[in-house]
Amino acid sequence: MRRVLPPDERRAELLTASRAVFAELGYHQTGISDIVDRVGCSRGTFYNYFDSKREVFAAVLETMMGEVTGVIEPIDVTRDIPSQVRDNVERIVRGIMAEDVLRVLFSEAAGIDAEGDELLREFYSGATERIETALRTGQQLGVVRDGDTRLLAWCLLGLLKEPVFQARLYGEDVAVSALVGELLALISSGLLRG
Amino acid sequence: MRRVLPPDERRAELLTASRAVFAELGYHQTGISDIVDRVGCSRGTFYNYFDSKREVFAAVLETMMGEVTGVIEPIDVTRDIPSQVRDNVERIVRGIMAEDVLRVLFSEAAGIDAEGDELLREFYSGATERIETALRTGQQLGVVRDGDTRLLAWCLLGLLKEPVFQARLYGEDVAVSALVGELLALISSGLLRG
Amino acid sequence: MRRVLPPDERRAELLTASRAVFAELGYHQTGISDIVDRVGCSRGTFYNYFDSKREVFAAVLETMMGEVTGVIEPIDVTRDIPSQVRDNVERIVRGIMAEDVLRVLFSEAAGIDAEGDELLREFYSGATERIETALRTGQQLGVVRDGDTRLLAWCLLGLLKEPVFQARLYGEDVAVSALVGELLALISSGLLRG
Amino acid sequence: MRRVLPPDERRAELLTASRAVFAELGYHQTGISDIVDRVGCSRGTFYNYFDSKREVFAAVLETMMGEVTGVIEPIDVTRDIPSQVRDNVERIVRGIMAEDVLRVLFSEAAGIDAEGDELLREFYSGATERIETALRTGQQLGVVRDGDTRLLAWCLLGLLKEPVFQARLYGEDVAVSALVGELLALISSGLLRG
DNA sequence: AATGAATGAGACTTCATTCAT
DNA sequence: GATGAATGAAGTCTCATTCAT
Repeated sequence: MRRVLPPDERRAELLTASRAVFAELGYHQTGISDIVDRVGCSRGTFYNYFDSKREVFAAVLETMMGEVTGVIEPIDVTRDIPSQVRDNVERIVRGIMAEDVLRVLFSEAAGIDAEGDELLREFYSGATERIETALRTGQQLGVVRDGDTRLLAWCLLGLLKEPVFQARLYGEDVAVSALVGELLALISSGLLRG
Repeated sequence: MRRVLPPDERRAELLTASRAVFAELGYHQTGISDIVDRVGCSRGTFYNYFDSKREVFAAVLETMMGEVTGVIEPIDVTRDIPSQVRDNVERIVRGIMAEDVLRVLFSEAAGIDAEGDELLREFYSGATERIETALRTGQQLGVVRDGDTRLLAWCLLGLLKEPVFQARLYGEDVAVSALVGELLALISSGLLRG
Repeated sequence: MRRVLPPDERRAELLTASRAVFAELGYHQTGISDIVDRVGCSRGTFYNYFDSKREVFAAVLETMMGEVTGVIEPIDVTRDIPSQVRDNVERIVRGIMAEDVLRVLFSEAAGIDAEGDELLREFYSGATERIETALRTGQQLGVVRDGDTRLLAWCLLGLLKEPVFQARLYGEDVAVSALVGELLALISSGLLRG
Repeated sequence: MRRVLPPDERRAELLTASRAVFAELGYHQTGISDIVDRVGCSRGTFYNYFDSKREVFAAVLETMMGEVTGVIEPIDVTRDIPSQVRDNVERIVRGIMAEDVLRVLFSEAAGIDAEGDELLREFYSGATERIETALRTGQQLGVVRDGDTRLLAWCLLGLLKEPVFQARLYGEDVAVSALVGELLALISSGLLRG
C-alpha cells in the first residue's frame, strides 16, 4: 500500500500524471484526487511535492515550454531559408499538437487567480520574445518585411494557438500538413490574391 | 432598501453589471455576490432573472455577439473592395477591443463545464461559419486565394483574438490603428518580403 | 389580467386549488407558485387570504375533515347493526380513497413544523375521539368486545390509513369492495382461523 | 479540535448521531448542521461519508430495517403456534417502539423527493413481502384464514404503524403489553363480540 | 382587492488544503 | 517520506414571505 520512492522519482511521477490529467480534463475540472488516484499515492504526498494545484500546473507548463521551444532549430543563413522556415513551422505545429496539455494552457489558463496570471505572463513573455527575436533577425536578413515585431509576434502566436484551440473544442484532429501549408501560405503571401 | 424595477430594466441592469464584473474578474473569480453587490440587489433577485452563473454568462456573450457582428458591413462588389475590407477589419478590431468581456471569452471560457463548452462551440461555430462564408464569397470573386476555408477562418480568428488576449494579460491597451495596419498587411501580402 | 373577486370566492378558489395541488405533489413538493398558477392569481393575493403555506394546508384539511366525517351515519340500534357497520365502513373507505389529499395527510403531514404538528394532533384527536365514542357505544350495546378504546381506535385508524398510504406509494388504485371485505372480516373475526 | 478516527468509527458515529437527530427533529427539520454539531466534526467530514442528506437517511433506515426484522423468529410448527405468534408480535412491537427514528419513517418519509419515494417503496415492498410470506405459510398450515394476502399485509402494517405514529404525535409512551394484548385479540378474533 | 418584483435566510454541497498519525 | 481523515470557507441556489405599487 505504501510505496516509498526517491523524491525525484515521486515528483516526476506526479508531474507526468498531472500533465495527463490536466490535458484530459482541463484545469478547472481536474481535482487533486484525479492526480493522486492516477499515481496511486495519497493527497498528503502530493502536497509534500507541490504547494498547490496552481503550482503543479505551473511546473507542468514549465517542462512543456522547454520541450516545445526545443524543437525550434536556428536558421542557418548559408542554407535555403524558406525550407528551414517550413521545417520549423512544421515542427512547432506538430509539437504543440502533440502536447495535449497545451490546449489547456491555450484555452483556460487565464483567470485562475492573480498568481496564475503572473505565470501566464511569464510564459507568454518568453514565447513572444523568442518570436520577436526571430522576426528581427529575419528583418535584418531582409527576409521579413518591416513591421511592429510585437504585434506580429502576437499574430503569429494567434495563428498557432487558434487551430489547436478549435480542434480541442470540437474534439477533432487537424491534418497537420494541411494546416502547415495554410500557415506558410499565409505567412509568405497573405490571404488575398494577386 | 428595496428598489422595485420593471423586469426589463432589472434584467438589463443585471446583465450590464455581470458583463462588467466578468470583464474585471474573469468568469471563475466572479461570484454572484460580486454581481448583485454592484447592482445593489439581493442574491434572490439575481436568481429571479437567471438560472445560474453560466446562464448569465451565456446571456452576456449573446448580447455581445450581436454587437460585434453588427458592426460588419457586407461588401459591395461594385465599389472598391480593399477599402471596404479595411473598414470592416477596423470596425471588428475596435468592436472587440472595446468589449472587455470578450477577453474573458477569449481566454478562459473553455473548461467551465460540459454545457459551457457546448455554448462555446455554438459561439465559435457561428463565428467560423460567418468567416467561411465571407472567404468563399471572396474566392468566387477572385479576391481571396484558394485554400481550406475552415482552417483559414480559424487562422483569422486567431489573428483577431490573440492581440486582444495578450493586451488583457498585460493590462495594456493596443494602438488599434497599428494593429489594423499589421493585420491588413498580413492578410494582403503575408509576412515575408518579396 | 387583474381579476377582482368577492373575498369569499377568491378564498374558495384558492382552497380548491391548494387541495388539488397538495394532493398531486404532496406538501413539501408543493410551492406557492403551483397554487397561484393554477388559480391564475398572484402570490400577493394568496397571502391576502392565508398567512402561510401551512395555514392553507390546515384549511384544506379542515374542509376535508368535515366531508369525511359527514359520511358517517349514526348507528340505529333498532335496525340490523352489522349491515349498518358495513355501510359505514364502506362509506368511510370510499370517502378517504376519493379524497386524494388525505393521502398527503396520512403520509407526510407530520414534521412540517411545530405548529403543523399541533394541527395534526388536533386532527387526530378529533378522529380518535369519534372512533372511541363509537366503540364505547358498541361496548355498551354488547356489540363490541371489551378493550382499551384508545388503542383500539388507533388500530382502526391504522387499518384505514395504511391501504390508502400504500396505494399512493405505488401509484395504484385499490379495489374498494375487496378492501372493505377484508376490513370487515378482520373486525368481525380477526385473522386467525377457528 | 481535530479528532481523527478510523473511518468505520466515524461513519458509525455519524450514523448514530443522524439517527438520533432525525428521531428528534424529523427529516425535514433536520439540517446537516444538527448532525455534525452533535458529532463535533465539520460539515466536510459528513460529506466524506455520505453523499447527501437523503443518503444518510437511507443508511439509517437500512440499519434499522435489519434490527427490526432481526427480532422475528421463524415459527416452529412442531411447537405451540399461538404463543410463538404472540412472542413475535411482542418483539416486533417492542422493536419498533424502541426505535425512535422509525416514527419518522412512518410519518414523514414520504414526499421527500422522487428518489426518496423509491427508497420508501423498496422498504415497504420488503416488509410487505415478508408479511405476505408469513400469511401464506399460515394459510397453508390452516392457521390463517383465507383472504387477499396483500391487503391483509397492509392492514397488519397499519396496525403496527399507527400506534407508534400516534404515540410520537402526542409525545407519549405506550404500554407495550397492553398494545400487544389488543393486537393479538384483534388478530385472533376481531373486534366484534360473539 | 390585486399585483409581482424583491427579499434573504438558510439549505446543501465541493474541494483545495492541513496535519495527526 | 507517506498517509488519508478532517477541515471549513466559499459557492450556488431555493422559496416562503414581504411590500411598494
